[in-house]
Amino acid sequence: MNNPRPCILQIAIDTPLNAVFDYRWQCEDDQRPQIGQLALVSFARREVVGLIVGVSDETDVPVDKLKDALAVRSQLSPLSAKWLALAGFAADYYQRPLGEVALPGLPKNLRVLTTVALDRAIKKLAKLDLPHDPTPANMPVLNAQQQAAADAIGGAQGFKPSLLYGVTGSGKTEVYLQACAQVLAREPDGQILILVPEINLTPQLEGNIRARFPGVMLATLHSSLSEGERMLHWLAAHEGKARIVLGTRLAILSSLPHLKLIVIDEEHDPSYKQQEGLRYSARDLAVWRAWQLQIPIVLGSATPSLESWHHAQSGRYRLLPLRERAVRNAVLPTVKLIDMERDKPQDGLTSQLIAAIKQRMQRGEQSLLFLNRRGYAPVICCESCGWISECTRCTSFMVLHRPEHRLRCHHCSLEMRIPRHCPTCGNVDLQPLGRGTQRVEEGLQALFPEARVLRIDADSTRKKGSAQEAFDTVHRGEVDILIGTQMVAKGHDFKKLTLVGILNPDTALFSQDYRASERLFAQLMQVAGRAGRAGIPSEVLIQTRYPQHPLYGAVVHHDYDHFASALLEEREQAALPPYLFQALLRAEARELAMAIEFLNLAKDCVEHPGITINDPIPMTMTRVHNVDRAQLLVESSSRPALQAFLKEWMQALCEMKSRVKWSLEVDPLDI
DNA sequence: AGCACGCCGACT
DNA sequence: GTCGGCGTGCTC
Repeated sequence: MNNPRPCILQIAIDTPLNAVFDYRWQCEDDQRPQIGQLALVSFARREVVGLIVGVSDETDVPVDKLKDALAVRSQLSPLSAKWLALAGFAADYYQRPLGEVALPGLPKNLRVLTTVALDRAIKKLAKLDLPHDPTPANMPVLNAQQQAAADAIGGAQGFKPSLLYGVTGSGKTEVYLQACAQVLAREPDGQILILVPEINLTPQLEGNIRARFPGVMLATLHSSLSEGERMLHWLAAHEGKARIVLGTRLAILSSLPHLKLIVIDEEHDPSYKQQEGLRYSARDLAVWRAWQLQIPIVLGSATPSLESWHHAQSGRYRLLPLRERAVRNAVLPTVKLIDMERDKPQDGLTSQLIAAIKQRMQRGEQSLLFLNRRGYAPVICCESCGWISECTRCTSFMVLHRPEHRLRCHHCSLEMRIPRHCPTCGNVDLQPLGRGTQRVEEGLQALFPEARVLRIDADSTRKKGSAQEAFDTVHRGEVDILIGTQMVAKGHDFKKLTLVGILNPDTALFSQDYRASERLFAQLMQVAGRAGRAGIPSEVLIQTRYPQHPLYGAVVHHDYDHFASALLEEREQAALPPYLFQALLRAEARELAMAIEFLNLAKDCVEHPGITINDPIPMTMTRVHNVDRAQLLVESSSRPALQAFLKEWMQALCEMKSRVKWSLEVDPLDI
């Protein structure tokens, strides 16, 4: 018989403070809470849910500060030691406190729900049943390369990263599905995690999985679920009921007690990297998770990231190439370059592109024009005095949105009416400069009055569900010409689409950002892949002023291999990632000088042998929403050395107690 | 990060 | 006379 006596719970809380907080908890000795359980506590005058990371008899915290925990969520089975280690790794690697990594990934309802409501959710999960008629859809026969890849992935034991490399139409999805089938058959309660860049863009994948594995519970995890759904799906994964979890990057931190295989589709996609708050790479964490559990992981792409390609070249990843066409009727589109110096565009469209569109119209086929710039024109200017529509709060221009009759800053959302005359000289002739999707739409409608033109971009799809509706319209064949931003580049296969026109890709060629060309290549290949899905020969026309540029040559020949090898060589020569590891310290303040001053202090506050710290520089877009930003790039050829330095540096930076707001990003993508 | 306390300007 | 601006200080 034990008497109730207090124990001490060490609790991680979602706060930027790098510490674990101790709380008293009254319980019988044999009823002590377990590590990995959640507890409700009062913290800084508010009630929050924290994660128990230790249970002990002692604490250094003085009694007058020590509080009692309010409740322990005992109806939920504890998060496993493996999961805690994953969160711990991410916290260390990205230099953030554990609580800030571990807690935001949990469903909100788990944190705010009353115990009654939590019980109800758990009961609802228990009642959740699978359809009674589990007749799996037919498994298509794989070609030899697909079969070899599926066997290599599905049959792998231990930590085996594979890079599944195949162009659009080479049947990567089928390889994933059959590898999954093998793992599900072999592991009686094994779970599989499938990550995709954006779930809304791959609705067919969810359908495919359900059709193929009707006897298996599938849970989806992504940001557009309602809180109730997210809770249910998260629980299904946590309790081991869901055997396949399909999700976006946030799903990498889901609890999967029987995880046996990880699939990362379109592994090169930048959306695997979170760009605010904890800036983690879901792809990199997935590889670590697979290593931790000693399970296979497959990274799939037609245009792998240079990091992954490098690993495949060095033998760290196994390269599984799919060079044959597997999808029925899939033909690679012919890619042609249109020299804009010779064929001067009108309304942004060259005569060759116009002719090609006309031809598609006559044949009843669809055309897609890709322009990664929304709005009517990126800027308006005064022809007599040279005034241009700059944003008053940012280092950027106010974009003309003509249908809405507004000028709008895409960085701080400042909006205003279009001025009737120039604010500085009064001239009434304000001209739009350059063109965005709205202006191209207008031009197309004028050129092809009989055509059904549809624009798809962030502006035309503001309302919830309107994007889906727009895509459905295209699928039903009710559109002749589609004009869109990168929204239209991914996922959707339009059966009648046989022409892709790419309007203004050149800016990325000469960008300061050395990753711009890698991204452009991937984007061009991806948008090119929208055409030619139904066996009709199709064309991709790229309008450029630099038809000789090797990047376009590689796109024309669908030649990722050589392009990637050349880029890797350049990166090695220039000592850039993946041959170098980086971190970025960002600072923001009302005055640029303050941010720079802070970074200069930061630069010298810790010894740093083997680490290069560059000079602070203002960010390319220096001012956003009236805040000036600057950054400091830190580099090392050794990841462990960089990690060790960052840890020490973070501590020193915190002790500086500067009024300047700052943040550290490990493995930054945009510099 | 939140959230409170705390000390100086324009209004019902 | 108050409402409220955001500086700074703390969170087991």
